[in-house]
Amino acid sequence: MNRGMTAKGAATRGRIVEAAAQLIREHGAADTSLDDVRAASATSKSQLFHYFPEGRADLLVAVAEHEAAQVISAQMPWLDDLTTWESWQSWRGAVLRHYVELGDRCPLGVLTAELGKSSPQTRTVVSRLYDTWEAALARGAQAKGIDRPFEVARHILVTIQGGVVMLRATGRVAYLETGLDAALTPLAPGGSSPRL
Amino acid sequence: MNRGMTAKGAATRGRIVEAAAQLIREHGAADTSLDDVRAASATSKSQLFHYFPEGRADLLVAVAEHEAAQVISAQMPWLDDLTTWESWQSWRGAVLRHYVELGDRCPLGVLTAELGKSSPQTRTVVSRLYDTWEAALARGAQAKGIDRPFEVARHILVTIQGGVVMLRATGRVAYLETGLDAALTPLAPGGSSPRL
DNA sequence: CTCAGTTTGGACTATCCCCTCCAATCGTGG
DNA sequence: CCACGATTGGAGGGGATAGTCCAAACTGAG
Repeated sequence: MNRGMTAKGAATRGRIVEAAAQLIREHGAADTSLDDVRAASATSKSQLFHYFPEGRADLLVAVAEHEAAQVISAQMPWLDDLTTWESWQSWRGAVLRHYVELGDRCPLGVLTAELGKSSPQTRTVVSRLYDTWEAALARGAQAKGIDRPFEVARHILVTIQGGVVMLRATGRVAYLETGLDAALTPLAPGGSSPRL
Repeated sequence: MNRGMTAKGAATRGRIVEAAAQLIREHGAADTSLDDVRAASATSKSQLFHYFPEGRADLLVAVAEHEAAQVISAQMPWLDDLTTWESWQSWRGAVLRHYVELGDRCPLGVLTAELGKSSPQTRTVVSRLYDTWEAALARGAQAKGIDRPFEVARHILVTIQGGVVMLRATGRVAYLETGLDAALTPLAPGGSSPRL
């Protein structure tokens, strides 16, 4: 007896989420209609509401989860080896390249700027993303043996969010670039102790 | 002969912009309809389109300008006297109090997260706001006589944006708090030189 | 094969929303 | 007071959108 979703169903659901995520990255959540999603995913209305019974709200939560996973997986290759100044620098380069390439179409920008406030569930998704990310950065900062690793990690995270939303709003990458440089100075050789 | 707008007309236009700004702060631009604005400002449809001929797009630009002015004027009392560590600390306290009080209903969050990407005109408004703000912070950092005042100023601005959008998305104020502390360390007594 | 449960197509409704338009009123310079 | 432009009220069009519903097609476990 079939219980729940078959493989085909899961694939359809996946197509819907990915199409929605892409459209939202491109045009924003407000300018993405269910009909756009239906067309881009080659599905029908009944499928949308079959897999997302609460309709639009459900879909947005699924998109938020999908995008949060994207953000973390883009970070993964670096997060586990933030032990030396060189590895931090290499991570910095990767982050910059990543967001310069994505420009204003990045999953992170969507999450921080649009989806965070849209519902309690998406807010939870975004908060969890921040927690995971911050914890990984803090592990690296701790491994590096600097003072106040948690504050430094949090500050790096804040700088990334700021740089990315400012990139989204202005098209300028300088904010992210300068910000990351400054936020990483406590990790530089000889730069281990913020005063006070 | 009457040319352009009378005092009464200007007042009506002002009522419309303020009502729209308030609704957008509260519910977001996407969930604010022209009819909501009409009701909240006690005006009629024809008035909306009389004062904003391009309709919704025009109104959003006007709201962006209004909110940008709000952000700067909230900063004004402090921006001209960022010469000592104490004055920077007092500014920091004011910023924190301000955004904790506003929570997720702040003009800045709306600008950075929503309006920046909405049209080329609003993007210009937001960019100008950042430029003005950054320049004021840089003047203070220069007066304080630290190294790399422009980088430090920019980084402080990035930290504020990050802290505010994260406050918007999560409801947590810790990001802004910790971030500001860290971003201000180069201005602290004995903390004047970021390495490299 | 059988058949219950899953997946799918698509018509249909109800609502919302942006914007147009015309006529009425106001208020002000001359 | 007159005339003219600014201001206002509000009805209505045209179109998009979220969500409902039902019946057909498919799938896979037994």
